[in-house]
Amino acid sequence: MRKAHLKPLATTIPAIFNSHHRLPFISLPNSNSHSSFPKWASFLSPLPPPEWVQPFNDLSDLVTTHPKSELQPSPWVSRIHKLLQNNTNLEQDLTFFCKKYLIKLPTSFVAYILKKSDEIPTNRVETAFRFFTWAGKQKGYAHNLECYVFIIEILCLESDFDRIKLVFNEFKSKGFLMNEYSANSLIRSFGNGGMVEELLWVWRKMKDNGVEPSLYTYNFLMNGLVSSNFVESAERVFEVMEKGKVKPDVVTYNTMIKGYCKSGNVKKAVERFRDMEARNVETDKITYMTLMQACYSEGDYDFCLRLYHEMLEKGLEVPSHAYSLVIGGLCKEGKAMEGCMVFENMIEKGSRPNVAIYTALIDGYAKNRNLDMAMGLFERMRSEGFEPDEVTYGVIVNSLCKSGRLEEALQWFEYCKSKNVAINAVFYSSLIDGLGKAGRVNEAEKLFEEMGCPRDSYCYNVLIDSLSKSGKLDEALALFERMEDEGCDQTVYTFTILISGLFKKHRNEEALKLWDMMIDKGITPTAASIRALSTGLCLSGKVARACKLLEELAPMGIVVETAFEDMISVLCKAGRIVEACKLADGVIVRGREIPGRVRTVMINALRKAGNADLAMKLMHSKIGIGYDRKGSVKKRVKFRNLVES
DNA sequence: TTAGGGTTAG
Repeated sequence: MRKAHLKPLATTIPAIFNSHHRLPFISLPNSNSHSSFPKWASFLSPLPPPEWVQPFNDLSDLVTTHPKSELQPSPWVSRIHKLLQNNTNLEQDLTFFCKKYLIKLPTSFVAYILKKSDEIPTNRVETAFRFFTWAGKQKGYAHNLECYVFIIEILCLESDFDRIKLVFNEFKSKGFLMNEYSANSLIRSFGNGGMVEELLWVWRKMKDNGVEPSLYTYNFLMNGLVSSNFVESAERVFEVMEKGKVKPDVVTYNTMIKGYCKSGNVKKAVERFRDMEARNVETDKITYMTLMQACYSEGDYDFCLRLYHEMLEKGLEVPSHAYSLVIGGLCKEGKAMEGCMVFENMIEKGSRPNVAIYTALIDGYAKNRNLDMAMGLFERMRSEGFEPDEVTYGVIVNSLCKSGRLEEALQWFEYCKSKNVAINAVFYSSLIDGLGKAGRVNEAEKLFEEMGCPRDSYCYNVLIDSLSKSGKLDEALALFERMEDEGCDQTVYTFTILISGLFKKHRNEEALKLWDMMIDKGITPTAASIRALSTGLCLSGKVARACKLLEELAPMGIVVETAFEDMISVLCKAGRIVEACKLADGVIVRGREIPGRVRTVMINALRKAGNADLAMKLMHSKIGIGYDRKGSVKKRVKFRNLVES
């Protein structure tokens, strides 16, 4: 094995191993000491050191001295990296190595090894730091600017803040003169690590040393600010660039756009995007991808699709991720067919589909109630050699559950277990929900208790729902408590399920208590939770209280748009027309809705409740119509008249 | 230098 590795290395760069060219300041391995080599070092013995490894003062010398050094992995670097893999005796081994081959450890050598540290196969950051620390302790050696720059770059990859601060403080105390390369690298590293304070120190130091920021410097700075959510500061930098010598380029724009997207301001991102055209900055695929991703996350699938078409028009390369977003968006909007068309288009253009795209399409078709097509795609995907993963299987199990094919879902679940597919909470929540909806609550409970992965709020919620709907409300409430004990967040769904359940059992005060608890926890009510509360209160005869609660929600900026409609509907459905009419009158008196709308709501509610006679009567009457020119309701015929006359 | 997937609930 070992020989096979060394042989090609020695034959590809034979000049390096010519012993006549050895330079005097590199001590030669003592052939007598061969037997004393530690085990790891045995591979070193047949190879003398390359002649170009000299104690240079500057990294660039080292890299350029040997013409092939950038193209060919240098045998020295490979050796050191091999050595760096052996973590246990790293420091001793390094010391041994140095004594064998080098009179003095060259700074450039350390910098070069650090620069190439991505070639360390395992434990990169830890190993590189140990190497750096060891080097720092060697006699007659002192780290140069590059060494610090590289080690900070490496440490930033793992956000090892303690070590970064330690190294950076040491670095600052050395008073190196900053150059452009180092400033750029440090700004990029600190930017990626979210260390804005350090980043700005480098920026100032660079200016103090008379180094003018280049386009790269600006872009790294912008990216750093944006990554740490300092979007407004990034905006200022952008403005400075617009007015200055170094104008923003496509990367600057892309970074600014990313910043706006990150802070949820997609509108501004789009403005900047359109601005590019006006300023003759060519948009690229990254511009589009950034925007498309943001639109997708915001649920604006339409705009996502438009951007995709623009990409096609401009002849830009469409990355497969863009297809994922477009197809995924279409599927989410219930347009699986259109998604499929884009999919076929993609294949035609030579783009290879992937598991994610197939999964999105399968889910889309299943949600369109076209399970056959979904299963067909699942088959096609497998026949094309794509291995479904846990997400695909999760979709299959969920889809089968939702369409009532519970047994098949359970079979796939068993299949996945037998094939060691990572079973996640989605499998369980789908199956628990399926079992619960099929009235198999005991089995649902059993599955919940047997779960082989951490339970999330989805799992809790579906079981709480099953229990509450099957009359086991107290068990559901116990689960609600347990949820908190297990550190699983109670969500607006949890509260909605329980509030509905409690009202159905006429436990009104408890329901209201849960509502208050939800608000106290800072959970924003949704339309569904408001419906549960307001209709629950209405049905328990507390229409006024429901109205009061809704009034309180409005100033909190919570939309209660359809709440009155829902309340009128449930009252009609329960045959409590008098109360429904009273509520309708009340809504208008409070000036919440225009009378015409309430009229329509009322007519629809009566129809929905199967009370067609009253609906007709209302339609042909003047109830709710007729108010004077000032908009006063004095002259209006009240809804009460519908039942009183 | 900048972008990067799909699934689950009332």
